[in-house]
Amino acid sequence: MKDTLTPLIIDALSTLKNNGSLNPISDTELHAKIRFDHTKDKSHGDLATNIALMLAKPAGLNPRTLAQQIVDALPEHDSIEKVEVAGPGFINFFLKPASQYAVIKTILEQANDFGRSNVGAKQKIQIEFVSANPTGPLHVGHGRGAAYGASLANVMAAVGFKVSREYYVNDAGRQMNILAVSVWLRYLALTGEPVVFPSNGYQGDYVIDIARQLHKTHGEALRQPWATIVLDIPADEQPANENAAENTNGDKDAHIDALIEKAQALLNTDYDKVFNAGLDNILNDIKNDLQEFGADYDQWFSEKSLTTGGFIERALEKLDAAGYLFEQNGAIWFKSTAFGDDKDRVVKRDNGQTTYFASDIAYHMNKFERGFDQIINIWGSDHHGYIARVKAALQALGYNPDKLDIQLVQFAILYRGSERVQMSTRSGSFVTLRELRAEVGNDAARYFYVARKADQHMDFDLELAKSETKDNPVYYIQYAHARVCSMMRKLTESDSDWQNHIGLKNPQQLNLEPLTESPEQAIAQQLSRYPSLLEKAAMNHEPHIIAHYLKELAGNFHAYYNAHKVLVEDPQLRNARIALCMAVKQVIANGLQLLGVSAPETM
RNA sequence: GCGCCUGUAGCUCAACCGGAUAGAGCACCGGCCUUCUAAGCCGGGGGUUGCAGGUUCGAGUCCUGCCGGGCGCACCA
Repeated sequence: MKDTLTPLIIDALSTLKNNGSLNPISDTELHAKIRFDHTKDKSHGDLATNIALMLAKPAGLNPRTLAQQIVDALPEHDSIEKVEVAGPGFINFFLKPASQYAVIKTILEQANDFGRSNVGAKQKIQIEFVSANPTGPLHVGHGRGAAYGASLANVMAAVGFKVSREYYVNDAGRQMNILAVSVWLRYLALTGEPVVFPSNGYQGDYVIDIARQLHKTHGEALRQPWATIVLDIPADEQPANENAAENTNGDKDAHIDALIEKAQALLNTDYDKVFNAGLDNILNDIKNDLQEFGADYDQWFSEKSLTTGGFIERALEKLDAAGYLFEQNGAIWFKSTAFGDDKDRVVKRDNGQTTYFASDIAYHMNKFERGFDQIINIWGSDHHGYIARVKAALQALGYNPDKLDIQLVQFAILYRGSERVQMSTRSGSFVTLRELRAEVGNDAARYFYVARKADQHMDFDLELAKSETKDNPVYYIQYAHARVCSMMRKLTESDSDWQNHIGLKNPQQLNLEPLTESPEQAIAQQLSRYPSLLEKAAMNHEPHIIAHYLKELAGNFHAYYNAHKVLVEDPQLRNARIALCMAVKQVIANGLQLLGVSAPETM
């Protein structure tokens, strides 16, 4: 509809220009400025534009005067009922009912495709999300990234982007070695060794489960005497003890690093067996978890492959060639301050190992080399300090850092009733995504996570999410869908042949004139907003607006359904109302599908 | 100390690149089930959008400064 009205305004403005009553403004500039908004208040018509307010100053005219001149110069159009100047200079358009209800036919015709478009023009987009270290199961914080990333990917794909979903697997580095040692020590304990578990190891029960499997597969083959292992290992930090003044009689980092080295030395080639047992187990668990959650991936990108593929080396060479590497205190640094970062960053430590940041540089170089038009990283907000250095590296490598869009997702704070749930991966006392899904269900979890703007701090109330009674917006929306389905079942019972004579098989022939009630008009108008809403959600990377839209639509539908009987005697009215309800059902189903929430036929 | 995010009804949150009288849900009060699912609907009270300035026809939205909350400032990943 907006596309219909915009040319009319341009037409009117060029008439005014020709009359000399308006200073010349370029058409392209005009096109960018002309906007239509759906009105909140019905007395303001259906669509409104503020163009007169925008142009009043440059034109040297009173906004209302200019608005009236535009209205007078406006060409006739058969979908317009009337046009009014209102308020400080808004131009309000009142549309003819027939043109408003036309959207119902479009929805029924396009069905699952309604709302889809091609504004993305098949641009290649990569969305990388979750990418949690495979050192433990996903927790509820990762869940938000998963829901947001998966929904955003769906929405962008729906408006014509070619989306690739990726998970960056941190399968290299110190944390993974700590996991390997943790698994090994638990395994040794199972074999009967008097193991003292390091304070910095991974404490969770899942580590014991993996150790048990390891024991089952390899028996005693990986066993080493505990006395040999702890020989020459620096002391661990003692756990806090309220009776002792001095609690820290050791260095937990030095302790575990020494254990890692010892494990590698003693196990030799068998070390990989332990390492991979940890990695494979946890990664499979994560994959399964995400898949069940409806977050599907096109690629799982291994950090290790950056080393084996020579990417890190090549990235560093490239930076060096560009003159952005220097040596200091035995380490190699990247001069990121040259691109606005707070301080320079180490890429290779004095022990010769490259840093995680070096991997990240190589990874992003790899992403750019794969030729995406736009790269979206979804990170937890605690990673915001990395944005500057990653963009600096891209710039130094000769890439345009603006092609990388980093979306930060704020933490979800979990509440059980009014009590805050504490989370910590290390202590093992966290709530996993799996536990959350089991408790509240996938649908509620997906909806709750994505109903908030990503950069908004979020309180996730478990009690609310799992309530199947009344407070829960997920059920509210799903119920609207189920209600229409139920009504249609009722219809089928009384009239099994309804599809053939009702016009649903050929929507363009539907007679929608009987729709005259104002809620019917409001719902039709709301339905017609859906495609532009989807576009906005995709462009702004804000899937939450779909969640809110659906709740509103469901609300309007429930109100209407309660006040007006659909299956009435009059076949003309009945058919028109059925068509309206079917359109609502379709849009709810389409929207929920993008959010990864099911649209049940019965509840 | 510096940087990023944030502050809207008692609570959880919206508010369409700055638009008309800031909206929902929950909670609270009062109504509606011989009628297509009451997991629903209707009505009511509830606000100086953290504070103070600025920009303009117009500011919850943009700018500046304070105040409060979250997160981050490694040769860890």
